[in-house]
Amino acid sequence: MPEPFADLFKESDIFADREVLSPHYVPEHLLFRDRQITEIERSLTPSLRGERGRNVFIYGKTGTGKTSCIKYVVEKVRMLPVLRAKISYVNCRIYNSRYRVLSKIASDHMPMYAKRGFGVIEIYERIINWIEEDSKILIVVLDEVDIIRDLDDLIYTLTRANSDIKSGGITLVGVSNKLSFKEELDPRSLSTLYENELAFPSYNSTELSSILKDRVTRGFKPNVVDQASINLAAAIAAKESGDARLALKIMTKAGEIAEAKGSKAITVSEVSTAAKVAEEEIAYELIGMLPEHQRLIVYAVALMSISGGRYKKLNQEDDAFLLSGEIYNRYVSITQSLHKEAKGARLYRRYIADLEMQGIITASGSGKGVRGHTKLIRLAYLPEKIKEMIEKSLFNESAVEQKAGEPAA
DNA sequence: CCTCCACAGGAAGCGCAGGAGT
DNA sequence: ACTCCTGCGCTTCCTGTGGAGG
Repeated sequence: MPEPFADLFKESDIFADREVLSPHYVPEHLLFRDRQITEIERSLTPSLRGERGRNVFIYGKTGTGKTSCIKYVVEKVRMLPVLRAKISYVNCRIYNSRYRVLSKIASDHMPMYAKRGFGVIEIYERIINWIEEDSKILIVVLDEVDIIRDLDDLIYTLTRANSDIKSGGITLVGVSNKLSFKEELDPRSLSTLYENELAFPSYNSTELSSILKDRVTRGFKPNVVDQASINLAAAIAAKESGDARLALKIMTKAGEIAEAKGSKAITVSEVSTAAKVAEEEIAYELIGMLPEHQRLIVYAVALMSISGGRYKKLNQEDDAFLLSGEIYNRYVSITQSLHKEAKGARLYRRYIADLEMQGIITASGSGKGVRGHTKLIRLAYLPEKIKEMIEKSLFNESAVEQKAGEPAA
């Protein structure tokens, strides 16, 4: 085995700045999003003048630049010499309940509230007092807002806050990639959140090409990537979903493959290999972040998809669906064989809903179902790969546990 | 037609962890 | 050190829904 980390210190022939290629990187120029950016700014500018702005709701698929645009505007606002406008950027994947969001807001601006132990009401009152102190305008950005469990409560609390506050106010910016999200919302929350609506369309192949080109010129060394490779990566990503993140991932992966081969340039062949790997990796990252039992459920789904199980086919379509109840039974037997206690059926249904929201499985509702009222579930990725991944992660975890059991150094 | 089955998803309640107040 | 709160994950209980079968 080569010396570990040796590559880290060796300068790359391929990459100039990997940071530029990361999906979290916010470039100083966002292409094809001028309209959206001015729209966001227009909604927020009243806040900057000390009036309450309009709430904005932003939606669009993953990798259409929603988060980047928001972060871009947020940074711009932070740079402005306006003291009274304050911003909280909340990633709802982490802060996924009313309580967590509120304490995130509080700890953003009042460091002594970083700790736990305060009740909702107390935090709420603190925030209100803080806003009233000098008529602040608070802009709260809720990224991936659909993940919040008790969103209706949160929105109610925040709008309620607005009427409680004598001077100053709160402006909400909601971001979601779930298009159907609108229908699931309580009508009252809907009307508050959707004061202003903004769609982010998927990128087409030519747009993706330009975006890639922009990043590539700074992320890679000169003459490493040719136009043909860029076009191919863009075309693949556009065909898949119009996801800029996927396009970037493909390019990065292609770079890694070229680097491993020791070649000094990326060709179309690396790109097409990378495209296959990239999607698996996205799935792997998603699943790797899952709590144990949700992962086991995905594992059960994967196993049953492979073995064929007792799935039912729906109107001669190729896609076979699994029945929710049978997946649960399988999940229970898996946990038993691992000598672990299975979670209850109710919680399992909640997990299924979570997994669906994360796009790991697709579940079609009752409709003209096989049975009265059930969910028809299908894995969003190749079951063989998923099975492999989860087995590996389970193995890794037990290895970690063994290490933890070793005497401490 | 009615009843039963198999499931969805809401509501309530439980024990636990962990901070605050005393 | 203790009691009092609170949120959180989870279970228990419940009502609703629609096809299968009598």
